[in-house]
Amino acid sequence: MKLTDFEKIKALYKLGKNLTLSDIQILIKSAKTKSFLPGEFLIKEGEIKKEIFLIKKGLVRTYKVNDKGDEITTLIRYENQVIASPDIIFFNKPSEFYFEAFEPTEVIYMDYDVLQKLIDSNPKLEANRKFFLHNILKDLLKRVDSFVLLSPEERYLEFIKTHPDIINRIPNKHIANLLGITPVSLSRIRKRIVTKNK
Amino acid sequence: MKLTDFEKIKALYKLGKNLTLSDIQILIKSAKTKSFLPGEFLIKEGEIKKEIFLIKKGLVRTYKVNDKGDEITTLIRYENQVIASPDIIFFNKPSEFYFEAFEPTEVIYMDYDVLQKLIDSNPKLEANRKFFLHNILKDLLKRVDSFVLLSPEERYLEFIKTHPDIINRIPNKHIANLLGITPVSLSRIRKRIVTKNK
DNA sequence: CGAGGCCTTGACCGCGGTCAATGCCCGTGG
DNA sequence: CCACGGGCATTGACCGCGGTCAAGGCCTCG
Repeated sequence: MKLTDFEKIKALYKLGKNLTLSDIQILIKSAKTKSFLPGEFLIKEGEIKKEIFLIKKGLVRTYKVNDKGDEITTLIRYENQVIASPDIIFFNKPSEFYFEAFEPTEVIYMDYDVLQKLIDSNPKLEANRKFFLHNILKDLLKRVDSFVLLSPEERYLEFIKTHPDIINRIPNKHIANLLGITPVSLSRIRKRIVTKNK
Repeated sequence: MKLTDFEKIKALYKLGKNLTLSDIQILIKSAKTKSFLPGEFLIKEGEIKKEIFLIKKGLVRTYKVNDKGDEITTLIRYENQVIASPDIIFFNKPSEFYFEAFEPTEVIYMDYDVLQKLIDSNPKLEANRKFFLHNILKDLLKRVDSFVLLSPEERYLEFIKTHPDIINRIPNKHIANLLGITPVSLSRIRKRIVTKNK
């Protein structure tokens, strides 16, 4: 599948604010598109592809594997969201996360260093340098808060409020894992909620 | 209390890697020292002092106040550790955290923008730009992991392993709060641990 | 039709929250 | 110098929730 330049431009617009047309023209040369089938990986653990992805279509699950061999889902992202490995981008070391396409997924992606250089050559775009950092930082802060301040039940309610459509696109066991509970508990939480609302 | 330039130099060395003597000379002009009494605040909620602190002596508790008015302790830092408000440094908005000196505390501090400018003028120091980001990011990632992967009891064991001396310097209720549990539970966890080791 | 993956449900357990009582330490004022 | 009060840690009683294990049902796919 091939995206038109116009679609690319629209997509790149979401990558950062204040991009001028000439900025986008530079970006567009290095921005590529790619498709993944369910079960394929955008990035695997141990890889150092310094790329940032914008999901045009589909759904990506991010997880890591802990000492015991369990998968820990840390993030679920879908259309019009940015995804990248913090290990690679920030620490310049191999990713500890897997990024797995869960549906047929189409992404626009580009090299992070290219974006950095563009910003270096255009100080007016300095704000964009922080764009991805902030993006990930906010997610992290939010995730910490949700674990410290909320009960599992409240976390679930928060999740379906901010991602109402996602519960139909991914098995509950991954959502449970993301929320830090077992699928069994999630099932009971769901049951509690429906009986409460009567 | 006044720190000598030599002490400042030693301290600044910890702020970043690859600093040359001339870099440090520039830094030293903008680095100031300050003392706080127990109960005084390095930064209060709502302030925008764009400063980074290096704790020379003493102990600082970082907390925020949630909707219900409870204090949530998020960080405890002491000698030779860096402390700064992520809200101010990264998002350029008022701090949502209080930074409270818990003991008589002496810090070296400087304006974050000054450090940024120094780095801008010396590309070789680019690595330092990320130094603070990484510092805070790592803490955040570690905190997420500890909440997702560990039980309260395991979190406490981890805490006393990495901060063995701190339990004598701050009331248990703040440690409990930092670990996301109540002081009552912490007390029982401590009891369980000692009986286990017999 | 059988196998595997997933969700649900029941039974049981252990831990953390809550409330309340008690004891300890320490600083302050009579 | 002692008495009182406040802050904190501990402990007991009780409860509810989440984990674990196991069984059963449903769906899909080969």
